[in-house]
Amino acid sequence: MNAPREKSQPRWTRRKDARPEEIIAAALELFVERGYASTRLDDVAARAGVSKGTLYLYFENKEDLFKAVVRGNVLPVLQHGELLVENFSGSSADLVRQLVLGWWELTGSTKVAGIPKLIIAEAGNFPDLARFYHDEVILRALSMFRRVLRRGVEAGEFREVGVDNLVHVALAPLVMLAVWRHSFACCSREQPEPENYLESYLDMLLHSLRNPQPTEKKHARKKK
Amino acid sequence: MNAPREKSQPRWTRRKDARPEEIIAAALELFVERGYASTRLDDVAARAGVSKGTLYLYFENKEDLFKAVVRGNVLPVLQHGELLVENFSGSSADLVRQLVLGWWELTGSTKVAGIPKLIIAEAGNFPDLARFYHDEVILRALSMFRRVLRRGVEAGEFREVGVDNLVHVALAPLVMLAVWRHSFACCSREQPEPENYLESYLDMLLHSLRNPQPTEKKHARKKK
Amino acid sequence: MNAPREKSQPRWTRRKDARPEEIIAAALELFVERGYASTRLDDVAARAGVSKGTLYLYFENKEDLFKAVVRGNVLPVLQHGELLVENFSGSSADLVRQLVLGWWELTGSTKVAGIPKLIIAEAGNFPDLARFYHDEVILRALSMFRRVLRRGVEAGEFREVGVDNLVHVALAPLVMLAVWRHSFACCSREQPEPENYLESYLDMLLHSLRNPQPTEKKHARKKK
Amino acid sequence: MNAPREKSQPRWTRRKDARPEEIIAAALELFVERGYASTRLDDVAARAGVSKGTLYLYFENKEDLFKAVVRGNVLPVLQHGELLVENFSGSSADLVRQLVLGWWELTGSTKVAGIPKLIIAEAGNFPDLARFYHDEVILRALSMFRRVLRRGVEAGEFREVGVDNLVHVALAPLVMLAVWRHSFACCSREQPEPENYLESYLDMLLHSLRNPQPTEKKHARKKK
DNA sequence: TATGAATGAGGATTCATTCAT
DNA sequence: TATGAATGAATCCTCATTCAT
Repeated sequence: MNAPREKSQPRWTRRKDARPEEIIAAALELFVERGYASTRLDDVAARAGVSKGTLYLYFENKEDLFKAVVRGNVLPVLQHGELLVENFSGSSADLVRQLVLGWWELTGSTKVAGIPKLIIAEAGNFPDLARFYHDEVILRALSMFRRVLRRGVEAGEFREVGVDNLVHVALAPLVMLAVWRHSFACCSREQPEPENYLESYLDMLLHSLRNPQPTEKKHARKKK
Repeated sequence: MNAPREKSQPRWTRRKDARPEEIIAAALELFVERGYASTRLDDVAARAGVSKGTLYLYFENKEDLFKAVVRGNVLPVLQHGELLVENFSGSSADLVRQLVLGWWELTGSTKVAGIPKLIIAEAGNFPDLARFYHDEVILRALSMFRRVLRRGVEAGEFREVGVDNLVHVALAPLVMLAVWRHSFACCSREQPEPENYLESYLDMLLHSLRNPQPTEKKHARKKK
Repeated sequence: MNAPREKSQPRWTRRKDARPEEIIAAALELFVERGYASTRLDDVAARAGVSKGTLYLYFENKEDLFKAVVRGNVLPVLQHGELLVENFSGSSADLVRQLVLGWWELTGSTKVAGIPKLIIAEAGNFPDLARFYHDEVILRALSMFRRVLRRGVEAGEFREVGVDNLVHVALAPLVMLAVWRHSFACCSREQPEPENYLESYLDMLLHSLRNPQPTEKKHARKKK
Repeated sequence: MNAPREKSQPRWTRRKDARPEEIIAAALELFVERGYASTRLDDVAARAGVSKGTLYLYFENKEDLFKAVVRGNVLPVLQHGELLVENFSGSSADLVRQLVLGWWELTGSTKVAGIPKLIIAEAGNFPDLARFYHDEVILRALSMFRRVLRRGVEAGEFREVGVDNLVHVALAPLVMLAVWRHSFACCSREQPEPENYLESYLDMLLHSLRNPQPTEKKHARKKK
């Protein structure tokens, strides 16, 4: 599949720019599969196709690599969502749907979806990473979702709910879906397919939000 | 041969049968706080007030102790719920409420609530433990909750929903609550109090289940 | 030579009290032979007849062991000298002679004599150890020697000399003797035997101290 | 392809012949500061302003560089002394004085004075270097000093002493002065200034050598 | 000639497990 | 049964050395 190497393939080639990403990718896979402590740097190096020492050219130590894995794989997902929220002009229910389904489409099949599991498992051991994740990911995600819910409420599309508390509840099933895939994936045959799970989730959430008297409030009818 | 014991040895002196329980209790705390790999048996022994060697009198090895911790702290919770479901005679909404609030009251402030976090983190490394937990805890919990939802639907109290998929979604926020407390507890000041979270959760769930035409009678149509 | 072991000799025996000393002795030998960095803890353990892990039962790490080696082998030598000075009643020249020859007899054939070499080599890398050695060994030795010289001067046995500066000079050849033995021992065939070296040293020192007009009486003039 | 160089590139640009010298100078500093093992070639390269690979263009390996450092910084000092001895026409006491003070003036403030410390520390690990240093430096220095002492004795200026043994003793304080500066420099505030130390040294040495009956022997009165 | 990315052997350290007491 | 000293395999990390560029 690769371009065929020259006859005398060198022991190694220099690819300074590519290496960090490759290492992070390899580390992500292994951290997600085995957890932080059970992941040997030897294995990370092997999977990245480099030697053990090379890791230390780009990362100070195991912890530093771990943090790089988290930091490097976490923001893109959010940005995608925030962009969508910013520019969406349909109904809020549709926005929720697209947000949720798009998120899963983007990361569901990826190891990136295993990061929440990692964070949950290691938050206690890496307090500053926990704080980073909490502030830069969780709070932002909550904030984004909160805005979406408010949008629906203000438009009279959703009933009046305590948005601040609800967002936590509403996001939980999504996090769990990601977590689940990377812990019980093996032995859960009973688990519904993610698509069904998400459908059920959206059904539940939107039902619970539906305004029984959708008196058009405000001027906020950005109907498509 | 031994030094003669005091004549009136207190009846409640540490019975030798209590040892395993004490060890398990100590191990539970540490596993939940630090995770499996970061927990040293030295520390478990110290917290249990025994010597390191003693652990091996009761447990084959660290993994065995880990499994004992999980197995020993997981069934009581379920049984409580199942008993409640079996004997409840009020409305299904009330049953849901009591189930959820009772569960949290029972375990919320306990380290037991940290077990899901542990399982999530280590499922990949201990497949048989994962299977045990999945079969004996998750499936039973799902089954129990499913029965409750069916009860409501059949009574016409809840609308017709795809119960089999919904239970997964419906349980997720509860698991997340338990998980959260033992990972981001430290740095989340924004997190709502569990009571508010659960209230919001019940509000959402029950709203989404409410039957808009609750005229139907009991023992009614199990429509496909 | 040892007591014959039982037929089935145990893999190890427990000798908590003896171990630290044995380890320090083994470490002293190797540190002196090879220097700090070139000494592998594996080798220390092997020479002490214990396993690698055992070292860490008694010492925090390599540096800690190093410091223990220095601290544990340094004070006895001084104490011996100080005791002698305190109680000596002969001429000051004889005191100097006994001090010097006794010191060498005590430590000359020992690895302890290699400690100055170690300290000299590693002072820069272990500043706190250097300070300890400086304060607790060097300053005390200087102080002791200074007292001896003053004793001779005040008795009119030695000429008036700038004692404070002289002690440094006077001790140097002794330190060098110890250092030499553990660096150029191998290749120096030309080196005089320690006995001859010390004889020459004493001859030089005492000659240079001899008072040309030794008529003065005791408890005499502390001329400025 | 490169940016065009300035038209008049300075003639005294770093000649390639200078490279080894610069590397040796950088290595000398670091070896003296930290010792052989604790000196990283990375740091040597950095201080020399070259890349790590460049070291290997000029030196086979770390050991080779170490030897070059020693060999390259050791002979000049001797030669200066030998020249002085050869041509000196004053009294032997003056010769001793000039030799000693000149030596310190020449190297005292230099890292070169740290080489004895290095050799002492590493002699055991580099036997051939030790032999080289012993034969080419120590023996030569002893020989030179021995000639000076003989000169004084033969001239009747110094008393009859066992010169062969004395030289070792007599050189020791000088070596120690050099060694000291590069180990306890930091924490020795009590240490006398080198000038005072040397004055005291010369006072002691020359006092001990003074001939009480300076019967002019031989024809050897090269008085100034 | 010069560079510095890549290598990998080597060593310090940890900790689950064993076993003499 | 209980102890905790002793073990040694496992793993992180360093740094001298190599080599593609």
